[in-house]
Amino acid sequence: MLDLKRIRFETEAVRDQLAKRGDPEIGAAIDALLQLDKDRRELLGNTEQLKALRNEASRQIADLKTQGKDASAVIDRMRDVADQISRGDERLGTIESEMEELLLVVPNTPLPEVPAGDQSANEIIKTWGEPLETAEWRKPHWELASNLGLIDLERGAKLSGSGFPVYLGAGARLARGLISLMLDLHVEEHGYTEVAPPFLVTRGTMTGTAQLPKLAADAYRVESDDLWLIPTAEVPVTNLHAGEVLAPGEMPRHYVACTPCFRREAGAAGRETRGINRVHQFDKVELVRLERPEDSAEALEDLTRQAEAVLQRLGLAYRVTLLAAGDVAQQSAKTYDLEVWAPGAGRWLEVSSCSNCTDYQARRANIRFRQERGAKPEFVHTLNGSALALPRTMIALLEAYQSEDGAVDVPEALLPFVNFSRLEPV
RNA sequence: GGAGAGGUGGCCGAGCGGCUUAAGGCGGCACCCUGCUAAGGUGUUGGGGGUUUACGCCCCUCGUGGGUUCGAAUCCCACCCUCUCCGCCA
Repeated sequence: MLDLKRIRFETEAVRDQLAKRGDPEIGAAIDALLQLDKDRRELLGNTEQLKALRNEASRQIADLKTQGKDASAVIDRMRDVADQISRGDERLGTIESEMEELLLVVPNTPLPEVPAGDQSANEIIKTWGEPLETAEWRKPHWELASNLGLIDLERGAKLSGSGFPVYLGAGARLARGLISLMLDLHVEEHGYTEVAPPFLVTRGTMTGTAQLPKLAADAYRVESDDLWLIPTAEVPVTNLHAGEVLAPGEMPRHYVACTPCFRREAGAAGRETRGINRVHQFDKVELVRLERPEDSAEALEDLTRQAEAVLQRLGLAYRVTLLAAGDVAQQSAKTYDLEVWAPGAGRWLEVSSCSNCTDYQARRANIRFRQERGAKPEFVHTLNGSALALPRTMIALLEAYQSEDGAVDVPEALLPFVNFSRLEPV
């Protein structure tokens, strides 16, 4: 959430920044917040005065009773005050929960360099590698996966419905190999700490990273326990330090986790769902960082490079896009997408989204740190990025490394992690 | 899932309706004393919010949320977590 004081004191700047997202409802929410904030402070002043009076009277009553004197006159007077206090507290509670509701849906302010507008204003800022030309003989991944016996969509659908692929034999090994390659790279070369977090989390955890309340319809929920299946490792890993104040020596934190990601993808059926491009459960290696505010801008560049390193290792052509404000997730202030070239289907696939969430999630999840011992706690900046999403990486790999005879070669970087160097049609 | 015990300030730990605006200890910080070190003395020391040009003042915070009361760390209710035992189980 945004800092209420920032909304109060830098109102116009906040409005201008949010306007870049192009959502007219945000301005109305800011108006409502400002009014509620004003009401709240007025009411709070009165109620706190009454509480000060009550505290004073309590001391008097205690003194009188200790001296064995009669305190009933004071007690009678305080009955009315107590009544006023509870009415004031009740109204404050109402106002505060309305404010909370608004603050939970007002998105993060985009950074200055983020272009205004919707998806069409996204800027491609870099392309790496030579995108292979499409050709008649190049097959899309769903044909390759089927021909090579790597994935069984029908049996997955039998078990769980469409969008739950089963990886078999070499397909499962390929997935596991890719995961190992990525985790090892980030742990051993990029210095991240590996985390194996829970896949079910509480409502509070989902709220901390801003998947709730807005995106509730996209998440799976276990109703009996009000636990939610994580849509990304960003959720449990960013919340690892929720409610904590990190000591100077504990910053920054760099975590990597591979988890399944569960997404209902409501309304996404049909387009681009063929094969494993858009599924309800997939594995993803995620990088999460907690940084000092002054370091977060450079940290996003660094994190994005680390995600790119995976694609470079695999020799897959990709491009980097700076997302326009209207295309950036609620919690993010700036996002780069990595899109890998899939020459079989002839399209760019989003395999990574790298975001600087500045202090937006840290405020929600209350993640703070001290610059030095004894200093006031400040909110950390949180960052996250996929490195990478498994299915689409596999799609690009299969489509890029196929040859005319229908076989697929294993990229050299992956050889140490699998027990085959070439996949042949079965 | 059942039974029991417990969750207090950075840590340990007392408190079990108003002399607690949380004792005492440890740790941290500042100063004093001691020719170094150790020991000792005095003071200070959490977080959030409101208000103020400022100094400051005020409110909230004893797992969380409700309730009783003029007044709750203390009493009542619900929930969460930790520990012990039992049951079940990879």
